[in-house]
Amino acid sequence: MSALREKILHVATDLFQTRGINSTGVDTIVAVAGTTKMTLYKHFKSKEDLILEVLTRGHQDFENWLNEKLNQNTKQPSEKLQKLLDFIEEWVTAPDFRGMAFIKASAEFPNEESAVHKLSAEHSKHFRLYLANLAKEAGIKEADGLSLQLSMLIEGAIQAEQMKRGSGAIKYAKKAARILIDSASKA
Amino acid sequence: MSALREKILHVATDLFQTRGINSTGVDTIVAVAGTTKMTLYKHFKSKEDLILEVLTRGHQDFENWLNEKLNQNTKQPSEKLQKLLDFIEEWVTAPDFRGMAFIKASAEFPNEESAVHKLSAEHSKHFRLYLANLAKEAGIKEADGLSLQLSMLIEGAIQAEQMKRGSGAIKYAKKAARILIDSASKA
DNA sequence: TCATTAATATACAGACTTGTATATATTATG
DNA sequence: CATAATATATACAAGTCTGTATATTAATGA
Repeated sequence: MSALREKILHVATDLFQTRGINSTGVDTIVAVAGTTKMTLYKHFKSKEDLILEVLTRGHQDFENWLNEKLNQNTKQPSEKLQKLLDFIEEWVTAPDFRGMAFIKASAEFPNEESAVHKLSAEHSKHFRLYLANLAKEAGIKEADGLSLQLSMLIEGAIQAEQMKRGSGAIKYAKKAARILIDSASKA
Repeated sequence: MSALREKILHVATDLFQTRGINSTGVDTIVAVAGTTKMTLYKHFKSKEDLILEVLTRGHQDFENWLNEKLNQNTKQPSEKLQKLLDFIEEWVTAPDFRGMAFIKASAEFPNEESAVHKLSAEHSKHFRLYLANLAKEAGIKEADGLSLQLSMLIEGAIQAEQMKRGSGAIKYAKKAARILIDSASKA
């Protein structure tokens, strides 16, 4: 609703990804967003609150984007799984790609009791379930196993791209995904 | 050489993994190690210096451990690639497993110019080359491609295990690795 | 126009951070 | 035993961090 609130979320998202969450102070966020700390703390009750909302938004945006891509470019359910990695590639190779939020967040908040870690784990699980659903709709028997394999492959590819931009890892991830999907389809 | 130096390295390794690097102050490290800040700064010129050595040691220890495991349990080069994932599983499911150091470090230091990020990228690359060497020795043509795929799979599995202990992801990573190795062996 | 809401400017408390300065005590080696 | 290296205790500088208190200004709605 509030434009400033959105601006803060947007700036925080960017800074968290490019500089790290713990390394980004609220002072930096409000300075870049062109506002003050008072305003930030009126919209978010704490920095942790802001982090949690940044993560939630980022995850929603990603899944919405992926969903639209899949719906617009495929007709049959079985196609979706095949084309999945193409869109992941598009996402990963985009110039403004800065990694997957929940992967980084879980690394910065390794304590399993931490609210940030818990939410990251939830997003990770949610993404896996999303993939499992695609696999099920494609009529694959061991949908859970395949979705777990694909999520590992995708998260590994993201990791590689995060480590070094333009690594080209995603090309081989695509090939691997094709082989794994093929193998699971025959089973 | 110095026992205290080793103790500091050991404690820092543990705290960095369980609490995060940026969230662990030098005061905490020396307190747990049972020494003082003066001693720490006599052995390491800065916290960054300590981080870099912790990363280097961790990476060396991991590769040494893996190497010994492979040499002790296999005879022919082709076996090594097959058994690789068994030892990764052993490593990942060990009670004291706390994740792969360079993955977390690169997340906490996303800036590609950072010394910590650079070293993490180097370790990541080194691990990939290690896998590529195993693949080459096993007589696989597209050794670089397969090693990249296996490294993504392994890093994804580590990610999954880091996110939630006892996730069981490694079981499916093993199956996927077998399929990918098979496929690359036939090519 | 008046009252309410939203945003700003500024200052600060209190805790934490890395790194150093100083002085003392312990240990190892000649 | 005495000299030199190593470790300790303590304090502190100078900066960062989150979060709040206070007071002022701008925008909004009745």
